[in-house]
Amino acid sequence: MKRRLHQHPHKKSAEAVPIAQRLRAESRKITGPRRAIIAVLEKEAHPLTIREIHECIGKSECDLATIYRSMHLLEKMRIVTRFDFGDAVARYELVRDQEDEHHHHLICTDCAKVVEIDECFPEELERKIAMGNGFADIRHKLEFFGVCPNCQEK
Amino acid sequence: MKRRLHQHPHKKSAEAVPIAQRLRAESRKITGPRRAIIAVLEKEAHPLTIREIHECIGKSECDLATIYRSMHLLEKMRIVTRFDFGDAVARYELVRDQEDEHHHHLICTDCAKVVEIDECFPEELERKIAMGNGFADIRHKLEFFGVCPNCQEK
DNA sequence: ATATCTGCAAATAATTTGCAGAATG
DNA sequence: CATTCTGCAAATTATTTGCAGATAT
Repeated sequence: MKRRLHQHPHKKSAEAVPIAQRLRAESRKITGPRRAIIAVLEKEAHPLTIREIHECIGKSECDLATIYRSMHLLEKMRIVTRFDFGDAVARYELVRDQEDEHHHHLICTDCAKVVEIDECFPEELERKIAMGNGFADIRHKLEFFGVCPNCQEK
Repeated sequence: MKRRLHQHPHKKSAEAVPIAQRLRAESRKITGPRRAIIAVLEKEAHPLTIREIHECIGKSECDLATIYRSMHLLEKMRIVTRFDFGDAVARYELVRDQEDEHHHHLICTDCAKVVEIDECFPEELERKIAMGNGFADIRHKLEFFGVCPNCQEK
């Protein structure tokens, strides 16, 4: 629950500006489907696929296309983050802490169990890579894969 | 060209067992399309999409489906490595050094230029993550994104 | 009112699969 | 000659898009 508690304990857990307000600020509308999507993401701690979100909401309540469109918007507004687990399906997670949301996952290649990981690629090294190649605005995507304790028994 | 020269200089650049032999060893056949695919990958230093491989070979020389199937086989045999740049398209690179092939990329988000990166996620930290969560056979996928020198000028 | 959404259906795009015939070892 | 491959066409899957009507502000 209290992820990354040991890191940056000084930064206040800012979900300060509520999502509704941020949408309004960009003249975006607060609609039923969006409320539902955000509610689902708030309940789930792990990245969800569009299809999973759709199922949680109730297939008849909202069209798939609407979810796709909403996720694009929410991603652009940095309300959600998109993750790729290497299986060609996008997954989305709610950004919970504006200040320091960036994190990674450890995924079981057997049962697909997902664990949130706090460890990150060393900043200093990343800066070195950026400098060394003259790149700016450097970011990274990092995910871990392995076999979880449960699946090891089998 | 001589990538990772500074790392593991003791390990011999082993492309020791030729690919043809490795295929034969698994009772796989050496066919025209496979020869062509490998030839293309040998020329290109960066990960290629199936479509790019198809174009390099000459669209009429080989069916797309055949390339898809071959890439699956080659990946399973660890003759090629699959990379995901987060755009839902698989990319493949020839494994050049059996011993220490693992590496990452730095991709320009503007022009898609790709640079091979030697720096890797610290092994020790990865082990710690594995232990901490009871996971076995841990691996990771890591790619960097930024704006290349050329695109910064614009 | 008016810009922003939504559902629905049709369009893309990447990838997979079935099958009968072709090629390799 | 038996196994493994290949081309072709059809099927799947994820995602995108056009459009006309619905909704939020």
